[in-house]
Amino acid sequence: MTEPQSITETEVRILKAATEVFRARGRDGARMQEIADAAGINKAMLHYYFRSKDLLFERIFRESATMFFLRIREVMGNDDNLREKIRKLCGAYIDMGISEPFIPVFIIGEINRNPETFIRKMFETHGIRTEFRKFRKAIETDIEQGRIRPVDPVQLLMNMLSLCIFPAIARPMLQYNLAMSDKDFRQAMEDRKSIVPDMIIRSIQLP
Amino acid sequence: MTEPQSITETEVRILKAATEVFRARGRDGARMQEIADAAGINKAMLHYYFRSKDLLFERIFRESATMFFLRIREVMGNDDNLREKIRKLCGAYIDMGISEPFIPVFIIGEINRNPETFIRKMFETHGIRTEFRKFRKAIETDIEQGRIRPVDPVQLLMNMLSLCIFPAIARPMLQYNLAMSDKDFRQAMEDRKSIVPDMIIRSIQLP
DNA sequence: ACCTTTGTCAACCAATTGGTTAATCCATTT
DNA sequence: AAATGGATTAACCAATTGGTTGACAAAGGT
Repeated sequence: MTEPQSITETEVRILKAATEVFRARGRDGARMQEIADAAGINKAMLHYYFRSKDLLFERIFRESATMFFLRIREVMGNDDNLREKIRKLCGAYIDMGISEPFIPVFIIGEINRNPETFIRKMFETHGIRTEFRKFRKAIETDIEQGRIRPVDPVQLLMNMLSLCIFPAIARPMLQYNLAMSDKDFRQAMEDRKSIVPDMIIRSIQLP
Repeated sequence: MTEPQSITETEVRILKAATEVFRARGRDGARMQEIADAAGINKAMLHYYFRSKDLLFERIFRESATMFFLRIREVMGNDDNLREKIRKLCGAYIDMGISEPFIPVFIIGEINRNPETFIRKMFETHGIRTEFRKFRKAIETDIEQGRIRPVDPVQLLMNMLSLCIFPAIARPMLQYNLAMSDKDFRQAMEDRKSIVPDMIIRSIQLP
């Protein structure tokens, strides 16, 4: 039962700066001095408020993961039908890829460098598994009632996440190899907001 | 015209160890001492053969990128029809995600932390753009001849790469949140080798 | 007015890290 | 066998980096 304990202005500035630096440089690439500079305060303050680099990183990662998964909970919260849920989920993740691409890059990047236990600890707090299970259940129900084709729910979820998130994290590679300008890429992402859900829905449509 | 210049056994051991360590820890997380230990040689040898950490990293990244993109060239090389090309490309990338998942994780991870110029330099040497352009051309030809629906080639390529590569780099997240065992995941990837091309082909099939 | 607490900083410290050096080993050449 | 030159190593170095300390200022509390 830790109290809310009002956050000081300095604390906010540190968190903001740390988010920026960690997302841009990664856990190992980030420097405490750079975070302090970005926050406009002395390096000792970082330790005063957050004790160590590891703890500060953990905090930032946790908050980023929350933002990353928040979308799922929002979409799963209301009781749209499956098709509507799919459209909303795709829209939410593609939008994130456009407006805050650093979040998925950061999460996916760090996940692959940290030990299993760390990852587990991070995800456990979010109850994301429950959310995934709900979505799965919704798919299974629609299958049982013959509203969609009998597809594997896990594969369907993988397809959705892949199509929505990958372009954002592979952007530099895609943009260069497909010779796209920033504007081109942005437009392509906009287009995907209808292309992706259409494709997903077509893949589960009854013949 | 650099000569082949026979590579010594030590050089090979260094490259092997460096590949392992850089892929596992990333550019910043990797330690020269760890690479030397993994190669079973003195740290000074690393500098003797490769001068600096940056140069060694560049070498490893370049080789990894070559492996990553080699598949495209192989598939584009022969003159299968579009459908066959799609099946082969998907198979190749999903296989890579199964047997050498560190490659895509490494490439995608580092791409997002390094300056544009560095990336450009890396990709330029591969002539990958040409390969992409070929694939694009093949799609456009099929569209003109009315064999497939008039889809956006860029979107089609993005879809393929997303569906094939994303699961491999998001594996820890997917596996945990979807409560899959290692065996489950492996099986799911096997299944995708037919699911993904089917889905792609259905998305371009004439009505 | 005086003491305590909290926040802030410049200077400092110990450990790590990429990189160097000078000596040594060893195979080949002369 | 002496000389040569590349390969290899232990020891070393300078810079960086996460973290600490002690002084000090501001703000209440008494």
